[in-house]
Amino acid sequence: MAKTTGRAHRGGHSGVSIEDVAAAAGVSTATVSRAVRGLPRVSPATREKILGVAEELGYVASSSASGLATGRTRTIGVLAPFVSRWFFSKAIEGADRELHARQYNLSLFNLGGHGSHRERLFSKTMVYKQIDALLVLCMALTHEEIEHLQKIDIPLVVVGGHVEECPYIGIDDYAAAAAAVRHLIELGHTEIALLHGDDETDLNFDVPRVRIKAFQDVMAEAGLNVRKEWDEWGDFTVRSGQDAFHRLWDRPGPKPTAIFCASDEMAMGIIFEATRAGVRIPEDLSVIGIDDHDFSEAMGLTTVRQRPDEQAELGTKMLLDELDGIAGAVRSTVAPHQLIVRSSTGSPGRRASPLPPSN
Amino acid sequence: MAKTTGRAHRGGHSGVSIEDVAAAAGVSTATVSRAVRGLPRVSPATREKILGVAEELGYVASSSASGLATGRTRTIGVLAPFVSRWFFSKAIEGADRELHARQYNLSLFNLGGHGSHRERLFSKTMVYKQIDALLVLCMALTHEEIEHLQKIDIPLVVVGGHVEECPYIGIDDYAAAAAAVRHLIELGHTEIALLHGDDETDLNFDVPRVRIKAFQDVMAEAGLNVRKEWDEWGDFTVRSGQDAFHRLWDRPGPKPTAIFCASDEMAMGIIFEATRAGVRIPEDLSVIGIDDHDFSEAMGLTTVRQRPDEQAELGTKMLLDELDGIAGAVRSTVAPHQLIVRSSTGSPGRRASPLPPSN
DNA sequence: CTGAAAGCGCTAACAA
DNA sequence: TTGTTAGCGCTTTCAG
Repeated sequence: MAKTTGRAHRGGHSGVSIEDVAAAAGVSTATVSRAVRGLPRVSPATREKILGVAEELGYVASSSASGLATGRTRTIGVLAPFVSRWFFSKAIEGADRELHARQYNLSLFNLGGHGSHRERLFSKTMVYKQIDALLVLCMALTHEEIEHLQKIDIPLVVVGGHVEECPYIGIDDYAAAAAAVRHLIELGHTEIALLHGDDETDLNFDVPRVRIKAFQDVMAEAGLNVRKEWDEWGDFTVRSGQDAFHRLWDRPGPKPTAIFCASDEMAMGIIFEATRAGVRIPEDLSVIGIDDHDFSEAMGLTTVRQRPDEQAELGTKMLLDELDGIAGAVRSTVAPHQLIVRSSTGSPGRRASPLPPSN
Repeated sequence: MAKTTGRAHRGGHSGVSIEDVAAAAGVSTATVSRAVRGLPRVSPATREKILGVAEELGYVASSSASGLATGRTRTIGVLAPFVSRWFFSKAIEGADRELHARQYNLSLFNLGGHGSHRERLFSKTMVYKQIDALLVLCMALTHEEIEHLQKIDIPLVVVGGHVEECPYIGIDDYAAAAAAVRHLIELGHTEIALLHGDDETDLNFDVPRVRIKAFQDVMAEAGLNVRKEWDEWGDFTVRSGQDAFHRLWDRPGPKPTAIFCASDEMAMGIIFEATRAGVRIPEDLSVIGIDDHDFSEAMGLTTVRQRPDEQAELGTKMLLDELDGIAGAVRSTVAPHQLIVRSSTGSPGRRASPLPPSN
């Protein structure tokens, strides 16, 4: 241990300090510092010796101390509204990959589910001075929050949704939604319902809006009628898809032959309830989603794939590059999407068949 | 800003320091420190004044500095093998709830998917001196890793699985599995297959083993025959459930009337493929899982519920209590489980009916 | 109740 | 190539 006196009264954290290593190796702390960080200006012999001693003593630099000295924490923050929903957990994994590879730590800030909407406003305190950069995952943010973020003046990027004035990475939501709707139309559907995501008014988040717009535009383009009664909404969960199905079906009047869902989870909700109600997929109802959730392949759900993990990985890379001094590394980028046709969509033709094929 | 000279050359992090606040409030840094942390020995008047100034200046204490001074980071680490699987993402959410409530940060260490098995061995470096305590999520750990962890001499608890010599929180896996199998037996099933989890030999992780043992014991107890060909395994994913179904069905010989799956995701895989193959659930095949995954209710999957979020929340609370000086706060605890009967299980009776009811 | 001052462990000029 | 030395910003005795 070091020689100072003031140590004993502190919180008993054991731990070998750089001084211990320096002493044991017969060099100065400065040299140890260079050696362990792999910096130049250390002779091979000295370096080897120091590394040996460090290893032996089990030395690990204190992140607080080096953080204080350098002004960097080597930690990046990830802000998410949920962690257990598909998009977010995948994105976190992606961010982690890049972070791990570059020896950074990941600090997770989960804004969802904590108290009131008001209180969730991340007290600057939360992230301030604790992270070197921030990755925001597809959050609906208030203007106030955006301002806060920008004041914190650290590299920042948002993944999975536009937030005004912030660089973002995500798919072209308009094009993705349009591709889904076109697929349905090409199959011959004309009676198409829409299950869109929450609007979250006043929360600066336009992913739902953009997808709705795409739906309307493509329908109009094709000269198809958009029925108001078939305009349903959900919150991206399976549950909300189930509820939407019932609102659609437990009501008199004609039924759509296809439904475009703004997320796979909602599409699954539709499929579960449809099946339960004896509505066959895709004979009676074609269902398409967006995402390509882990379960979608198993369920045969046709969808427009996106890769949140890759989006987050890229965003993280940009952040880290920026921190490495590459100015302009962080820039808005459009991520790819791809239509994946499976068995939940088909032509509306067989619909009226009185008896199902022996299936 | 402060007055020192050595500042300019550092990494341009702006930021108001405690000295700035002290100066602006006309008090010493010691007093500011007490005031902002809500410690006693500050007159109400002074405190108010300081808080006002701090607010105005946007002061936030540097975590590195206070970490260095106190030896605490106010961060706890969460070690997980995956983040996007149900159990883990739920557990992370649970841990976060408690952490957030107590003003701690959550540092996520994702061991899965990173390079080779060897390399994944968490270099002590990774967590050492960066966190005050560690929550390990249901990890299969090598002996070496366990040793490492114990050397790091910080509060530690594992959630969701036994790890020898470590305090753990989780359901009684034996009882939970037994409850599932008994449910099947009570329904009248005698031909029961098992889809268990990976063994991960040599990784100190016995959840799969325990569940297998329970299955065998209960079957024996009931005088039922356990067929070797009906002993399947998977890795807890939907995909592996699908594969298992095919191994079971694409083979000549009698078929089971029920299957006990060690996880809901695997059970879902079975259901998806069974449905696709025309095997009706539960008329032809009853399926039961363990977990109560988010999708289980929607799918009508009978299961034994557990709440990873609550387990992790409790584990985190113990860790934090321990850090608060409550010695012995961390102790192994059995979490509750509960059989949830839905529509994927039923009596094997109708099995031989030549024609399905108009369903 | 308040302030002075000595560190916490590490880094980064600057000298040597 | 290596060491000296001044901090980084905050906490915590200890005195007053």
